[in-house]
Amino acid sequence: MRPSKRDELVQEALKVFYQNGFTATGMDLLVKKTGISKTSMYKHFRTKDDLILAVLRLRDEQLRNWFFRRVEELATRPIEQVLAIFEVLDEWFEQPEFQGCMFIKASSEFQCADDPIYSQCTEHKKLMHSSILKYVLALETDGEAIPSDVAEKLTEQFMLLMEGATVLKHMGVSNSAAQDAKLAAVSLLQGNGICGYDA
Amino acid sequence: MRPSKRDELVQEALKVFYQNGFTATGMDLLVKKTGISKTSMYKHFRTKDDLILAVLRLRDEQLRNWFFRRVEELATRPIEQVLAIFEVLDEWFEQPEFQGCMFIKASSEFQCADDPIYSQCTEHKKLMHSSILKYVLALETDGEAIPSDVAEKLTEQFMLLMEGATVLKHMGVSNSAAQDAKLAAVSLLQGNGICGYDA
DNA sequence: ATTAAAGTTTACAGATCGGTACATTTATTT
DNA sequence: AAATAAATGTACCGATCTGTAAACTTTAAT
Repeated sequence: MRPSKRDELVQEALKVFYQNGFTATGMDLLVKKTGISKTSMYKHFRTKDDLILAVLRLRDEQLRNWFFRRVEELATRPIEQVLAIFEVLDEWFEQPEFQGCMFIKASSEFQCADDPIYSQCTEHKKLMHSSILKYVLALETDGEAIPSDVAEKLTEQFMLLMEGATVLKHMGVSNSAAQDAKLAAVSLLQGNGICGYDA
Repeated sequence: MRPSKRDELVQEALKVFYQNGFTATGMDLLVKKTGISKTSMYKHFRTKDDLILAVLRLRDEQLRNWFFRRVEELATRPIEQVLAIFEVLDEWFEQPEFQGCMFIKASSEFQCADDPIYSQCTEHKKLMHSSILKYVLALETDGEAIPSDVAEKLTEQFMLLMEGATVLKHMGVSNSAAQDAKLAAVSLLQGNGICGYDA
């Protein structure tokens, strides 16, 4: 019933923080960009950090939902789904608003291990990891289920490739980062006896 | 002859920025931490950004020098040097002061493409890339020199693994990130016919 | 010893920071 | 229509921000 000023604020704040940085964005700028009064903001969130936490919560939900929905739109067989991960990564990079990973950036600004913002960034990455693990566990090698320790290792390696690609793309070092990562992933799969041909 | 207050300032500022973030660190904090007066600082550097640029210049030099010196201390044969890269990465992660990559963090705070700080971060990564490429180009496959396009592709993939490991280690997601990356690198080498046994 | 450079302290400017008080207006509910 | 909740504008707090001015002290070279 209520589209809620609160949700509107979080959504708009996400954009501003994403493009502008967390520390560099003052509450007054948020007022200007969202048209929402500062008094209202502080009625919904006790502190700026609380607002940032809400923003990260929304981002985590948005990104993971979108990401894995796209993966499953692109492929149904496990091996293809694993490779689709890197296709979706590429789609993300090619979005005009792409400005790197919000969680990597947030954890760069809030490095203290006991900062709840830092913890939430860690949590997001762990959730990504466990979602990817599900696809990897569905893989087969010689018609047999993949050993779980191999799946775990592969997932970790895919995460390395994904995070690396995200960083290098954001830093303007590589513009084929996602495709490079995909090729590496194919190599790693082949190295573990998963060739992708046949079912 | 002069240990120079300027160098002293840059060195101390590096530590503070590294632990505390760039935007979050005010000049007054630098005064407190370095014991150098603000007037002196602004006599050496026109702006805070100029100081940050000098800090990043120092960091780039420090890190690259240390990194590749260590690689060559650990190994002489090209194949071993390539793998040593990931050992040195691990050494870096295990240093008590490790707080992630300063350039990834700086480019998170200064995202604007035409910001000289951003450019300098990009430059650092490109220099890392080209140093690694030299080791990869020295590899042999079946006694023959590695094709340069393969070397280029492998180097890019190693960069992905390194950056990914740095991020995941810094975010507290993985504590075996460098070793995981090394295993992936071995796989990628094998996948390109470089097995590491025999000369 | 003189001089000039380099560093210092203190104080300040003007803007912005996160956050609040208060009185007012707009919506929603009964 | 009355009552209640939600959002508003404005003005402000004290602290901090980057950066500067001016006068003083240390250092080093001639």
